[in-house]
Amino acid sequence: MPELPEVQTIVSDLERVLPNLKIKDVWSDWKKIIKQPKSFDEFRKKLIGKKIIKIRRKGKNILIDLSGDETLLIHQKMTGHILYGPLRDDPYNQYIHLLINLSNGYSLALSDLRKFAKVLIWPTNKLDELEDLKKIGPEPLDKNFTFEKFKEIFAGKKGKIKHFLMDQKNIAGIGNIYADEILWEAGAHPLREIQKISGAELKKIYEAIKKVLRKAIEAKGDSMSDYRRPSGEKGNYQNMQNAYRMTGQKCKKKDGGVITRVKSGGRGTHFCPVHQK
DNA sequence: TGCAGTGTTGCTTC
DNA sequence: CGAAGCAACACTGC
Repeated sequence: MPELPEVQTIVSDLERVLPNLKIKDVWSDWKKIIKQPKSFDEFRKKLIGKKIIKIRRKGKNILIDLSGDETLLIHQKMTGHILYGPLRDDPYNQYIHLLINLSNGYSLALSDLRKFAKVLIWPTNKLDELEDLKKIGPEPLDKNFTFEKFKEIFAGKKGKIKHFLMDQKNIAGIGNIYADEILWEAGAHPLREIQKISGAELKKIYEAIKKVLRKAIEAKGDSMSDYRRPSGEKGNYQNMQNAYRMTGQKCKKKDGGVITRVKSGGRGTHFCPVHQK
């Protein structure tokens, strides 16, 4: 599930511990999650001996820059978890499918119940060429992401506002949880047609994107479901949720509304029918 | 017991 | 071309 705030928390946590460690060995029992290079042997050989330089993020992708101008990219998709600790001899997590053993005796692991995660190695200076990253829209918390810019992206688009927010080509990092939370905050109905949204309403949505994502990063992510930090600790945003998975509960705006759940594009969508118009 | 629902993405189909 | 559906996989909860 990790969305922008969760991935940001993971990246900040890792940036504190990983730089300057060296990769000793690599193990996997599900080689299909490794997309590049083609064979696991090559993947392993490329990583062994490399030093970790820097941890970054693009949208929901984690980028680990290594010595030798290589970058390890990890996308956790639905149920991927990044773990860091003395995991080498600790088979407690049956869903760990990739283990990277480090020079301090600890390991970086990717656990993934549904095995949707994606891992690849790519030259750092050629990351721009990766289709996966090229398509991703602007970072919503970047200072370049102005209201003008948001309006530009919005112009001429069709369809429903929630779908627009979740489309990574438009804005990076928003998924099902934060789309519901942002629209609750902005008072906009998730199924509203884009073309019928006024400038003033758009401004509210823009403000809500920044507000909700900032608050969620401060809370270290949302552990309503199974998200955990690399240390195994939970985030706190699940205690602050207003819409997502609050079906049947009174709206916190105290407007008499009850959070309703509908299905849109196959995804659960939660909103207050009173103040979200 | 059994089947709908689950955070994502990208491919297929119409 | 765009929109919608579904596959990738495995578990939880009603």
